[in-house]
Amino acid sequence: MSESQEYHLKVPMEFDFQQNLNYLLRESNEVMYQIEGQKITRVVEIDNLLILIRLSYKEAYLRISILNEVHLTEEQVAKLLIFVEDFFDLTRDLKPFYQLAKADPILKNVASQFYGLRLMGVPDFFEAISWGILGQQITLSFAYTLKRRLVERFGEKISYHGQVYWAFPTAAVIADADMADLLALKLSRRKCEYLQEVARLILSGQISKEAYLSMADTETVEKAMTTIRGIGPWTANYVMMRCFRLGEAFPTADVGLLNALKVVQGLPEKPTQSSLLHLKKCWGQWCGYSTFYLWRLLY
DNA sequence: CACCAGGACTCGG
DNA sequence: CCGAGTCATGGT
Repeated sequence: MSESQEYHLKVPMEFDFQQNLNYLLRESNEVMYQIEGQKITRVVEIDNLLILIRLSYKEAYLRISILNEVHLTEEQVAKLLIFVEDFFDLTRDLKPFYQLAKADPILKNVASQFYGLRLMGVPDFFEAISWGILGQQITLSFAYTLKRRLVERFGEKISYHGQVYWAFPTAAVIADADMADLLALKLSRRKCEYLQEVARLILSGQISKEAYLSMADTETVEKAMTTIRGIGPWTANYVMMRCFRLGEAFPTADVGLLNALKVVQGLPEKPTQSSLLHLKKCWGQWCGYSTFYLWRLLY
């Protein structure tokens, strides 16, 4: 009988567990995690090993409980903790963001309304890029439905106490999937092609999170990513923001962002791209956080 | 019923 | 380079 394994991570100052929980709760059709009470349960994949973890919060610490029977090496435990840190973006110091927001008419109110909210991450590269592709053009609720179908058709699962928890499909599985099976999920043919192409590029090592992270700046990464079919400026910036954690990432064409800016500024129309370039200069390293906070006004 | 959704590709000028 | 059409489906 193995005892349940537990680990703890101290959270930084500018952290409000409830704000992050509220963000995770905003979409009831989400398939990548479940929330019961004040606890988040999800699967994490480390070295091809599926780990079921439950996250809770107490007195400035995140508690990570491992629910399934796995034996982890020290190195794997370290990777798991890094995953959780990345998920909540714990290593970033948000003081400069709130400093900036205090003097910014657009950010002032949202920053205090959602104080302690972290830019929740999608650490897995294939998941992040797939989610970007799925989210193109269609309504968010439909995108969540497509993701659920994709995950429940091609992902692996862990059952625990009558609940089912899913891991996102691996690039290998999607690369080998039959086009007909992908089409049956009601993705457009183009999106199926994009997903398979990306999966194959990852499998062959032609693209990787590590390689993109080693690039000099967001412009270089964006230029490299947008050469891939199906990845335009929006998707590239979305992935840079949620997965690569580049503060300057800024999906300036994002409809949600434009609508939020319109509301906050009381504009008659959506803001122009030139006004977004101005915001990019003002917000610098905090474009991603600004976007994430503004999204919270809508969803 | 028309229109738009957390876009990007394709093709004609 | 630039504008218009196309894509799948679901919600309003």
